Amino acid sequence: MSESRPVRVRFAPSPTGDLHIGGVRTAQFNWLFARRHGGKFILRIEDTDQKRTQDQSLSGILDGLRWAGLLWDEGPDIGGDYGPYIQSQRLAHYQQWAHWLVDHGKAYRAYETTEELELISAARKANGLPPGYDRRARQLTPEDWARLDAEGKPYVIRLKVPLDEETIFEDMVRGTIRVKNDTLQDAVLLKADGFPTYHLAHMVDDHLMAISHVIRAEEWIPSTPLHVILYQAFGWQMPHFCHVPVILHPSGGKISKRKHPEAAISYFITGGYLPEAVTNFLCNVGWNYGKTDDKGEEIQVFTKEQAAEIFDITRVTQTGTKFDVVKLKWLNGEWIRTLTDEDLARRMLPFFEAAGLAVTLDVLLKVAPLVKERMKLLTEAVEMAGFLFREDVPTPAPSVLIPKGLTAETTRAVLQLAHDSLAALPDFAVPTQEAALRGGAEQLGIKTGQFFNPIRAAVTGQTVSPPLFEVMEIIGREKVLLRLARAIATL
RNA sequence: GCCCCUAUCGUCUAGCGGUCUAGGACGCGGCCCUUUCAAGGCUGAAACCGGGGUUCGAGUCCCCGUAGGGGCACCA
Repeated sequence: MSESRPVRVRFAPSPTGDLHIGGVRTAQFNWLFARRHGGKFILRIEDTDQKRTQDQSLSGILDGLRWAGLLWDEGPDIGGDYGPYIQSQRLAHYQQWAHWLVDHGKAYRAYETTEELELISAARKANGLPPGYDRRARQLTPEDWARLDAEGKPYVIRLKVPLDEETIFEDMVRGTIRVKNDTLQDAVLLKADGFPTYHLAHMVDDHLMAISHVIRAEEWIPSTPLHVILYQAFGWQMPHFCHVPVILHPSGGKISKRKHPEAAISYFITGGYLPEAVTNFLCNVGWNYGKTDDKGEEIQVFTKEQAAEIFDITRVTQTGTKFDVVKLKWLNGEWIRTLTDEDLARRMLPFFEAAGLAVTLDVLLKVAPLVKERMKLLTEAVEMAGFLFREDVPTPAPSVLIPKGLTAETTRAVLQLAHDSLAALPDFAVPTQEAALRGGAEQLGIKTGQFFNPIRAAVTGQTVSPPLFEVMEIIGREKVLLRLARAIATL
């Protein structure tokens, strides 16, 4: 960085619902930037919309960020030198500075009601003008204000945009952006209820909290000139701006909580995703790790700590990126395979419990190596190995039991051979089973697959399962023999 | 309607004027391995939006189209 200010960045969500996946990525870019430059990552809550603020939302946002491992250095729960970190507790600041702007001719009072504004906006649209406000209250004199105040009319404070100028700012992701001021709105800074709007509140706080870089989503680009004008009006040092691309739904358009369940972080938490995979994936969407392995292929699996070592905000992509859940699932599978059996067992546990299965960590420890290489989501472990925890499984119909190319008689012979061999074993360990059954196919003159498939179906009740010997060892000899005998009886 | 941003395989991306007959990943096809399903290994198909410039030379720079996205609230 070309300046000496210490790096301080913030993620500033509104507590109006679930933590959005796009928000997680914005938070992550902030986190990566702070880590890369030895700075501070600050969490600030922007709850200046009293109508939309939801009570439980705050804790959900905090939990979501913690789940993702994006821990903050200062924030509402842990405090810091620049608190409070909740905007509704900082109202005096906004009011003070809003009136400062009015006193210095940079902003003005406006008394229109919501209904009047709708009329004005509609009229402008009818005339081919952008919707919005026509700045008419600029004409009001202090005498008018006094009169209207005496009538008890509430007012808002609006920014007086210098109309005949052009506003230019540098974006670290996109370069120079310039806008003619007469296309800008005289945005409301302080609402009639005394609460600030985003435009005023965020930048007063950014200034007071010594934020050095504003890393936020690109939907803020159009209103950034407003913020620049505000910085100039106050005479405050401007932060650097970094606008990162939005995440799009594969069908196009912003991914929205209303229409897409995968917009909320909770979708991934309950869906069997690993936080490591989600943060890893979010790094790959809109940014590129860029390191290659010894085969010359780009490394796809890496931690956010590794990413932080080389993170460069100027190399963030400028294009909106579609959210490819299929690739995320693949990455999740990659991450699952890196886990130890203990770790995997621990992470699978809640999913088995949620399915109503009586499992213990002990048994899951045996299950972990069986499912580790065959699943992409933790939830799949239940589908794949849930039968291990059920007292009994249904005996498949003969059509399922009998493999392609085999008759019922031969299939019965397979099951009988398996039954008798297993019954005679000194113990039921995997190597013992294998020694007894391995030659079965040859003995009967059939293919290996034809030999094992009926056994699998009879024992697990499924045509697809983890490796058979391991599964049978976990189930136990008694149940295995019972299920084999029952299958034989149906043929 | 007006303003802003963007534009490489289906998707995520590398490419920062010549080394591009455009590289990697997911997904897809084939082969191998294999008791099912996976995982793994090898391999194949697959892209520079269009048109003008600039230049000895353009995926890379500029302009115009087009397309996509975002914004235009007393929401953030």
